[in-house]
Amino acid sequence: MGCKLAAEKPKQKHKKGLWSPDEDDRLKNYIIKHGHGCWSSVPINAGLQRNGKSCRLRWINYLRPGLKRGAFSLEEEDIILTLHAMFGNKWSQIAQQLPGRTDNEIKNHWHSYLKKRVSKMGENEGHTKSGKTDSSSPSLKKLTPQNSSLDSFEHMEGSLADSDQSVYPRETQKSNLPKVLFAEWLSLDQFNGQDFQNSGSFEPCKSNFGYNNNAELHGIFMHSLPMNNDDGSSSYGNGVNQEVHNDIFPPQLKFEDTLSGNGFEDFMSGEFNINDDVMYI
DNA sequence: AATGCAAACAACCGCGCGCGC
DNA sequence: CGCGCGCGCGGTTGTTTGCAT
Repeated sequence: MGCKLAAEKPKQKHKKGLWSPDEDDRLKNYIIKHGHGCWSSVPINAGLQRNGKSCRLRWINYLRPGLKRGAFSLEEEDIILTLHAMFGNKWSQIAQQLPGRTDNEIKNHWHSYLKKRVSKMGENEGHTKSGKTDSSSPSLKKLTPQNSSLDSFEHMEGSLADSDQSVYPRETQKSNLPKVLFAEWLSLDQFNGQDFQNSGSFEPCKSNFGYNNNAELHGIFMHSLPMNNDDGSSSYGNGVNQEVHNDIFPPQLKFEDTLSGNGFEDFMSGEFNINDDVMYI
């Protein structure tokens, strides 16, 4: 897997720490135009003083299209808990079953919240014999090692939008609508451009954006939700200094027929309408 | 209002694997 | 076949944010 450019790359000091919006722009624009190809050459070609590894991480975790933002839903947490019980700390495997979530995000959520939740559950079980555990949750009932294929997850995700959030007055419900970064920065021109429209299949996107599989994006689109912030802006990155506004990143995607329709297929075939600031499929 | 602490999040680091030479 | 390199993964650390005092 050698990379020709790697031998030519000049030794330079790589910047560390948080990414600035400008750096994000550079990376994002470069990958949109050229694809990532060899990661070690990306920072050189994109004019970034980062190493390839850092670029890759930034892309995969924050800039990649289709990422969800916001708190984990209870269903997602249940999936994580179940899969963690099955796979252990195989975050990438767990992430594969949670479209729009990254292994890093899941890992962080596990360490900061779910781990405690599990240990608490363990304690409760120790104290009360018939202790109520998460195994009573609908998703866990459905998810067993026998039926834990991607298909079964897609069915589970169907119930995401239906879950009664008021039943779970938890921190994670503060912002229970996952956001889709895709439309936040990908302009309509880019939608209508060669990457998507001329292909008739998703393969070019796969190569350009580094998706693992089509099912992943399909899943994302199938339960994507609008992602406006209250103030009319869109969240971006860690929200600290990376807020962007709708005048920069025009129309949002809105999948009216979220779960049962052909949102994704229509999108890929170009059969969508633009109405005001929202793109309907 | 200032300070301290904990939680949440972002990013770095090290290691192992696979591929090309 | 061995070596070097890039990539992906998981663990860990650093930074920021929110809340309590």
